[in-house]
Amino acid sequence: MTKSDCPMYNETSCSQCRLGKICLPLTLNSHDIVKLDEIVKRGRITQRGEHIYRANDPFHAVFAIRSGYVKTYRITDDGEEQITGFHFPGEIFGMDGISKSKYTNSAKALESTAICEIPFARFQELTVQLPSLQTHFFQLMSQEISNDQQLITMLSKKTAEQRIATLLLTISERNADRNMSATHFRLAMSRTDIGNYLGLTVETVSRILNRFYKEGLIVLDQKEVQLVEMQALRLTANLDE
Amino acid sequence: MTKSDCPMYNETSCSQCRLGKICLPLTLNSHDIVKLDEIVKRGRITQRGEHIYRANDPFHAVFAIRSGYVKTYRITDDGEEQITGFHFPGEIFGMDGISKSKYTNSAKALESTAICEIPFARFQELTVQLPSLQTHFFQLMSQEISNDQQLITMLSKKTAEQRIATLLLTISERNADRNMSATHFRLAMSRTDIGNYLGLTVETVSRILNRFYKEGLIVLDQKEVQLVEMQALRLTANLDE
DNA sequence: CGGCCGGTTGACTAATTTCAAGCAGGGTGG
DNA sequence: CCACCCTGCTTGAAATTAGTCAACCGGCCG
Repeated sequence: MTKSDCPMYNETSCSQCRLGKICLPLTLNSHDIVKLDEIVKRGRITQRGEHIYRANDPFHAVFAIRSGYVKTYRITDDGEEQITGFHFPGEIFGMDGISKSKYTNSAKALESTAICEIPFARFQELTVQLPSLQTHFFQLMSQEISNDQQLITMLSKKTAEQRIATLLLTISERNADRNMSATHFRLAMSRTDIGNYLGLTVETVSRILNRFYKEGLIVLDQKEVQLVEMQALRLTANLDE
Repeated sequence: MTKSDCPMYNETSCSQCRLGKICLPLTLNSHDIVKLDEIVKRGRITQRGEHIYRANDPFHAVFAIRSGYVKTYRITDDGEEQITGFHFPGEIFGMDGISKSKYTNSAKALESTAICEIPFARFQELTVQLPSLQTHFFQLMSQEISNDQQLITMLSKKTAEQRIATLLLTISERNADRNMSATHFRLAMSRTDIGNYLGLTVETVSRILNRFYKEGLIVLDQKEVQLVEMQALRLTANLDE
């Protein structure tokens, strides 16, 4: 029986969760973490393709990923989907809902995913007692702003090749942060999702990934990717040739 | 002597500031506003082209605009400017700096601009006493996330025409919120800035604005714009033809 | 077995960029 | 005071990137 088969696996408390350093403030002492633990609803499993919330649902909580991958997306004026983020284990999402008391994005699991739910009202009460928790949450939101602005820059200035190289390298970094391989991983999202996120068509994504493969920058087998020439990829990502 | 010539004009306290409803929480009672007033450094004038802060400056404050216009921008990997937002009177900016304790954007005045500075450390202390202030600030940051994601959607999916029509309508709305004309206004930013923000070249911006003019959708005289066919503009913004 | 979905590949098309030139206004120095 | 220059803006023609359309493949599901 592997770790993830254990029925208790997804019930791990925050203080024991391996992802703590990513998802929780480093500054919380163990006593404070217990308080947070008490309000977190832990480890609900969401199946691939299921929603965690939908746009216009009343905002009530933010969410942390224990395992698995999630995409968040908005619906454009003319009814199309625009993916605004892919979310990795240990990351928090759902903060877009705060300002209007309802979510502006929808969130969908890219694979079977374990989610911790953090009810926002209770969380906010807690921040009054724990100022460092408030600081951490401000930082999380600010981080989200920074991420979004990085995507803005990418969409505004980079070529298709640069966008795809950048995405691969970003995933690589985020994996490394989680002590997973920085060079060999499985893409949780479809080609269509990648194109949608990067403002490209599926065809373009397919062509460029295969070009990278033919050029020896990466090895590609379905969703499995191996980054072979990291330096060349970095060059491609920033400056092209 | 007009209002704005008065040397005290830019020293108006928060409680008296006409922009209060936009920049401050509606929920603060007058007693609480006084507390906020005490920490705000009011009405510094920044001249056109001057910076309020630069990327990598240590983060110490967020800023509110009393009058005038500000653009915020990042520097891309290859040293180019990417404008991430235009900011109007009553708006708060500088929140991107929180997560890394330094600003990730630079902020520059588009014209002579009066700025209120809100030192963040003192502000955060205050939020402990005034939970509604904390709520308001969460909302402001969440709003910023929403705005950025709207721009992402625009850059990812909209044509040049749609982007420009959308920008004009957005400015129109923001003016209306400030009891200014929704149909007749002066663009604070250059054509180059517009192009940069929307992910287009100056030439494209120029061509399309003039096309709108020839089609009778707008009247255009330098930076002065008049929106003539609002409905047609709305159609153009969303669906094109 | 048939159909559907996700992905790939090719040929053609169209949107926007690039390059180049010119124009008007504002400010500066001779 | 005028010539000059610089910047911001405009306009045209050519070049290029990514999109569109269409066909095809393989795996999976009912």
